[in-house]
Amino acid sequence: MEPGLEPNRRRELLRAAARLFVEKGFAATTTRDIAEAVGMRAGSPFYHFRSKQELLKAAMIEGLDSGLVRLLAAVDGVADPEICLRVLVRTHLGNLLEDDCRSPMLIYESRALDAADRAEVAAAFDRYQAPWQATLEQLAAIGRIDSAGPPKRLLMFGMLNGCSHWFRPGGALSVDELAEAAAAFVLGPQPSAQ
Amino acid sequence: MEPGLEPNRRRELLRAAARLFVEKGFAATTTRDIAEAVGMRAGSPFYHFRSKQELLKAAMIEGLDSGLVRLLAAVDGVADPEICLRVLVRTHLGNLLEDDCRSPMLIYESRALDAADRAEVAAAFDRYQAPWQATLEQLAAIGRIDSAGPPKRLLMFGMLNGCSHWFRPGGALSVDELAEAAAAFVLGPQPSAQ
DNA sequence: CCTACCGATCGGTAGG
DNA sequence: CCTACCGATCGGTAGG
Repeated sequence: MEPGLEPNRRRELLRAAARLFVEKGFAATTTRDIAEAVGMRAGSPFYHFRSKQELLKAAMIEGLDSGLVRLLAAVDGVADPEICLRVLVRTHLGNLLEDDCRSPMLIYESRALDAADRAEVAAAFDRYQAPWQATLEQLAAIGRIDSAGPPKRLLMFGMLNGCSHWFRPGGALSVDELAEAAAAFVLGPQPSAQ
Repeated sequence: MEPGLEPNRRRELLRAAARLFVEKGFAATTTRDIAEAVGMRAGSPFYHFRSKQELLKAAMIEGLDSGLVRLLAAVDGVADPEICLRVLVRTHLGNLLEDDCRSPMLIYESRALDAADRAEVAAAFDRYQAPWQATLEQLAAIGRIDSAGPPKRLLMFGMLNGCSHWFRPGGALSVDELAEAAAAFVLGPQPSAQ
């Protein structure tokens, strides 16, 4: 079996790299750590990726795009923008905290990339943000939130992504409860009883 | 002049280290970077600090404690909890974005420390959080926010600290405007016209 | 994808 | 605080 025709190993490397980059940070993770995590020898990751940076770039972009697929599937057919936001928040926290793809968190490692790679990652992050922006604009249009400007969206992502710094799965707080609290943060108090 | 009796150099090292750790991350910053930033040779920082980790720990703790001093000075004599929160937010964003002490951001580098150092840093962060917790509890007591539980506070710090990932001083958004938007996020819409 | 390896860098130290 | 240095580690490569 020719090694280059085995796409599973590439994906395994990507998953292991994403997990380690989130846990330890890009600079503190060695390519040997990543190799060991998938049962390879020290030099072998470089058969699949030209450099450590390319591993990071691929993990970020493929993680964001696969997270976006989940986002779009979750809100498919949801008309009410308030429900839509709650679903986006819950799914995003799933991307961040539950699956082994914690790539939304990796954007903060962009500084390790050069300008060209950073631009590619920024494009993937824009794609990921698109459904959020649409929902926030709908919420602003019906007066449910006061503004959908950039500060609102960026503050929101900071709040959501920051969760992976302190949230521990299996603790007193469930992801569902966390999603509820986070959505309430964005939406403010309920305007009417439900 | 004996080198050990010059406390200014120690402070210079701490400031340079804090700035570099925030910009590039702890692992990506070399002790040579720090030495160069204050005009020292490669080995000299180790005259002041036993290890790179100790530099990080000291930068975090002294940064948090000096930020706390500013926090307490800013809210001194402020009785209204809503105004108090706005002042805390504005001062915190100043600690984070304006002065060269951006230490509130450094808590996310705690993972580079061992358990004992991490506990010391956690204690400093608890001190920093105390006035926030008191203010949030007052706001909850008068019904201005719905809850002052841990998720609220942690979500809020995530939102605030995340700003240093995207906010650029001198851009279209001023720190005052950012503080306004962030405080509005925590407080929700105004209950009455002002 | 492994073996074997290299050049560079890095945290830290001895001695003054 | 500098000079001079060391051992370890790390990203990456050659050749198969």
